[in-house]
Amino acid sequence: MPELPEVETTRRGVEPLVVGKRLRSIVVREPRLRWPVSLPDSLPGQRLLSVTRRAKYLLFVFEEGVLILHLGMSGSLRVLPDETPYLKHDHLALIFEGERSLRLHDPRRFGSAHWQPVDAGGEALEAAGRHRLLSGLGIEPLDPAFDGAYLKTRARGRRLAVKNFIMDGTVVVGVGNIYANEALFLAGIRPTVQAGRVSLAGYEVLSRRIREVLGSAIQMGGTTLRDFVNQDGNPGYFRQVLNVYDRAGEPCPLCGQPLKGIRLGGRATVYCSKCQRAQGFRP
DNA sequence: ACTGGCTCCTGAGGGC
DNA sequence: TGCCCTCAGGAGCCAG
Repeated sequence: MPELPEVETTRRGVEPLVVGKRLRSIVVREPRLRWPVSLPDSLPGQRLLSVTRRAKYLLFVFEEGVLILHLGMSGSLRVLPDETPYLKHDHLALIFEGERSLRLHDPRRFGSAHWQPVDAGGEALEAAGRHRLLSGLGIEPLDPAFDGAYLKTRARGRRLAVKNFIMDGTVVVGVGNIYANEALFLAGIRPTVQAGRVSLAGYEVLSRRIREVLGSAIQMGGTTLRDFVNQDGNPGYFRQVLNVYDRAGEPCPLCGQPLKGIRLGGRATVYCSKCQRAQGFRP
């Protein structure tokens, strides 16, 4: 379940290994991902110009279009010599010049791969942004324009739980279940409060915490030993730095009271009923 | 316009 | 030890 920090770490790990290289061939070993994988015959022969990211989508910008990859919740990428045997669940391989093979490994197949062509002279990322999977996405959490005022405006009149609200990708992208739980804990806001009832001050703290928790996880990803060339393309979580996620019943790190575990929108939700209140109170 | 629920899939983990 | 069962989760989609 790569969250945004893992996707960004993957991007940074893979980019220097393949950017600038020409694609030789594609192997689709299992087209049945979340949507059937269908890539054009014109893709081999194109040079890879850059690897960027929008939300949890990785964008491989080629000369004539953009390959849009999503890692779902069990996907990972590795770059290996082409002669390396395939593993079970290696569904897609992009073989670049120099016999480097970029492989998508995804046991649960919630991931996806799409091709978005770019007209000659057109701007690739703009074109990718028009893809149906990307066109409705909200702001990036690390964008400076993502702040309390933005969240407050978007939350006006909305009655869903604030946790579900910040996990809504049309509002802000990349806030998965783990980091939603963590950010709400750090902000002192109870996950079940209606989004429209959280104050501007509450959203100012929350937006800052979201940025911090995602930003520091990306930093950690950069400093954690993670090898995209050998076996370990699969980023692990940093459970030791998580305050509440997967810790229902354990003592609250702040007050010691047992953390409460509930389900919200079908997702595991953990919070401290003493430290997390309707408006939050931690600056 | 909103909201909550369903869905895809496999591996991990619990129970016995 | 080993088998069987349950369940988690990203996010698009749909029904109410």
